[in-house]
Amino acid sequence: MTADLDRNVVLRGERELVERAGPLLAAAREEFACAAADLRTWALPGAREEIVAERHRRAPGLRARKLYSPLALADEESERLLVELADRGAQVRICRTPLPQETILVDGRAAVLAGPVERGVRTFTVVRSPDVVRGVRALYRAAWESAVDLAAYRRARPPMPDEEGRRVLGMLAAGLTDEAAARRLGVSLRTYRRRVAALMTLLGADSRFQAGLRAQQLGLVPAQTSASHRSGPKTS
Amino acid sequence: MTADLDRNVVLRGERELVERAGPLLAAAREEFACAAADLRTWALPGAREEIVAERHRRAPGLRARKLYSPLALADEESERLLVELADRGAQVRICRTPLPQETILVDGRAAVLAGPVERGVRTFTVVRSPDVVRGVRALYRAAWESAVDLAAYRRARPPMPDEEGRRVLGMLAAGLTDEAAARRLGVSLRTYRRRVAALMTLLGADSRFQAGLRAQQLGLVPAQTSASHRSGPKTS
DNA sequence: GAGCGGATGGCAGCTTGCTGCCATTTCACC
DNA sequence: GGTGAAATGGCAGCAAGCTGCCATCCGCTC
Repeated sequence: MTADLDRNVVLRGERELVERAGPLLAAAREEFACAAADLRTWALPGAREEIVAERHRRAPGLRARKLYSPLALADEESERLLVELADRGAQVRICRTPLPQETILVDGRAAVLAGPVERGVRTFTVVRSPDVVRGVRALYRAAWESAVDLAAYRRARPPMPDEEGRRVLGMLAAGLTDEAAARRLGVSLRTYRRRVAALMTLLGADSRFQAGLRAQQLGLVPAQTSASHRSGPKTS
Repeated sequence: MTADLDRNVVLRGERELVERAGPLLAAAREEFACAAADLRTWALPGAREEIVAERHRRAPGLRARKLYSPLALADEESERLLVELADRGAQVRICRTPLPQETILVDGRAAVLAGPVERGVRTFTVVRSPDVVRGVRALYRAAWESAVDLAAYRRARPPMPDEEGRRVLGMLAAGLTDEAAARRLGVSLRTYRRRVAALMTLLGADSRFQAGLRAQQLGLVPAQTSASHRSGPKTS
């Protein structure tokens, strides 16, 4: 890599990434952090073990930070690998909101940004300008802080209501009485209440207030619905 | 600016920003977007009017996007200026979560990142590498999407419960009955219910579920409390 | 068609939530 | 101390929420 920090280096394909950025990735001493949608990004084919081993040799106490989207847990094999990573000492977090940018950060002095796949080739840009690296780190940190630890994520994997449950959520979010909601949905009051009870169990809530907290926290209610409230607080 | 897109350009101070990046900012044809904590960043002293006028001349229909943190509304003068900006056609949004990076985006081909103030001088880095610009744009878009339109933000300025109200929120979040909560707070049931009713009015909610949604949405409940639920859904 | 399991709906009984009313207490001000 | 406004607490009456029980219906399988 050139000595000019303000010149970004564009790498084409995984092979070039390994060859030219491999040493950079292996040389991390204080910080190694990556963000990826799934395990395919930053797979570093053919060189991964080497780079990881080298990094461990140089910085034995360094704990890598790995930020993934829920897609990384889409299949059991990927999930097993993530658990393994965490078991080996990496800090693994799941970011519920979509990751806007797949990134690697090294020691606060370099960032690697993954571009999209075009004609089967993916480009990666190595950036070392201090302000740009600082900016990318700030954005990474924001995502990291809002992410959930892998273990906690797996333990509290968001419950997913079925179609019926989602309809009930809509009625609850609208602030209707059970009777009005049941009429709206074309079911009896008893049935509606059964569904509310099932939803409460699903959300692990003891009260409707608590259920509302949980539903919003888990993003189970469309943004418009949760924003619809009366015109505002009265001035008291 | 050099013809080499992969060379980032570091500008020292506002004056250099105006002189060397001014033409870039004035030349925006399809996109002009900025993110700032408050109105001081990107003030472009002495040249603002000119740059804005030039941009209007070249791209009469271009609507600038301006993303600010709630700090931008901290005083009435700033608020007035923001309203004026919006009245003149800019899209102004308020991002409730802290802005990790103050940025300007021009036409999807350039980004300007603001560094911190050091020894009274602030540096700005102009970036044109396509992948980096793309990455910064993605991050900007994420923040933009989660931000609230200025008018909506002002209309729905988050209500702030007083100390009593926050205590009531804690009890509600814990899922207690009113009787148990009142006992806990050392007030009568009637008084507790009065406070719950006041909180519901403040939140503009018709039901406790709706109040829970709103409270969580507005970030009025500490993260630990809202995360505390029973061990999980039973497997049915 | 018969049988079975699950879902639905009506009803009853109970608990919890909501609010008006009134007496009393508290607090701030003169 | 006196006064007035606001807050508190007890009570009653009512609405809303919760769940068990049982009869009936529905969908699926043989």
